[in-house]
Amino acid sequence: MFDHCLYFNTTALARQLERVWTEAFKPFELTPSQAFTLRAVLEKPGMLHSELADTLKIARATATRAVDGLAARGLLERRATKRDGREWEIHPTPAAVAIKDALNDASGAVTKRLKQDLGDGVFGDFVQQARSITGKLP
Amino acid sequence: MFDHCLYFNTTALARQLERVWTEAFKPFELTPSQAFTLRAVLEKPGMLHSELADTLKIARATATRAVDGLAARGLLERRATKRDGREWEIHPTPAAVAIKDALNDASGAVTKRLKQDLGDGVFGDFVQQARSITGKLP
DNA sequence: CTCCATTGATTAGCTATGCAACTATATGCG
DNA sequence: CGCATATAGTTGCATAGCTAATCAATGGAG
Repeated sequence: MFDHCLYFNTTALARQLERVWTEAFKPFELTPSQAFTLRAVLEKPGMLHSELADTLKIARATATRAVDGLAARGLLERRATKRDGREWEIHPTPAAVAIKDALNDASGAVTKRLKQDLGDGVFGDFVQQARSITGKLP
Repeated sequence: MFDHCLYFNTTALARQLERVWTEAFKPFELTPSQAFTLRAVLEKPGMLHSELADTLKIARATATRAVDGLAARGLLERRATKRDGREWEIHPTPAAVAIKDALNDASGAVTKRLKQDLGDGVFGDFVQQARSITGKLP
């Protein structure tokens, strides 16, 4: 009924992908959101909350809660910055560093599998299109 | 950092589109989810919850809650079926029927605008790709 | 130097979604 | 018939996301 609707089909696909990546990160007992938050911070230790929000394209409030959760799990910690008392750096703990490679590998493995299932070109084109469309929206 | 990730870019786009459609349905004081639920039922009055869930590609539990909300708003009502005491038909109220065309028009207007902004071919191709990928996922 | 606007982060309150467990009704087998 | 299994829908619990409002620190204008 909504076969030609961009909103409908994109959100439906997003929900489906959520399932696939949930499965991929299950061995770590991390949700996709948690895993991507962790991967972002592991890639750039010491990033601020605002940078995290920009990187993940989520609202700052959501970034706060994501960090809360991973800090409670002992995977991230906040450190005050010297230059500005409002800012907090986000650092991975040793426990997080220990799983960094496995985490990236797990995500890479899903990507590789999907590229095979869908065709490498289709996959890449679709992702580029998605990025392009996102960039053109208000 | 996640420039080539299907999951990341699709979910980010979905969130962005959520904003666009939220704006489009604001005049009706309906969220996109509510509006699409209503449009589905208006298109096929008397559909069952399981049909609604299939149509919207959501879990049955989510369909239950969507109908709850719109019934509370006086836009939908449930009616028991004769043939099976477990089933409930979902019917639009006169208030829902009254806004049917305006609702479809509002969605059509956003689509039209986006097709102009993005290019008609790009838009259509992307939607088809999204549907195709959804179909190939587990 | 003081006050006000700005800015980084957090909190409050809400929506949509899912899975798993439950209720109630059907249905089919012995 | 009567019980066991299957099915439609609901409920409980949890996650992630958003906006708006708030808190606290900065920094500039006068």
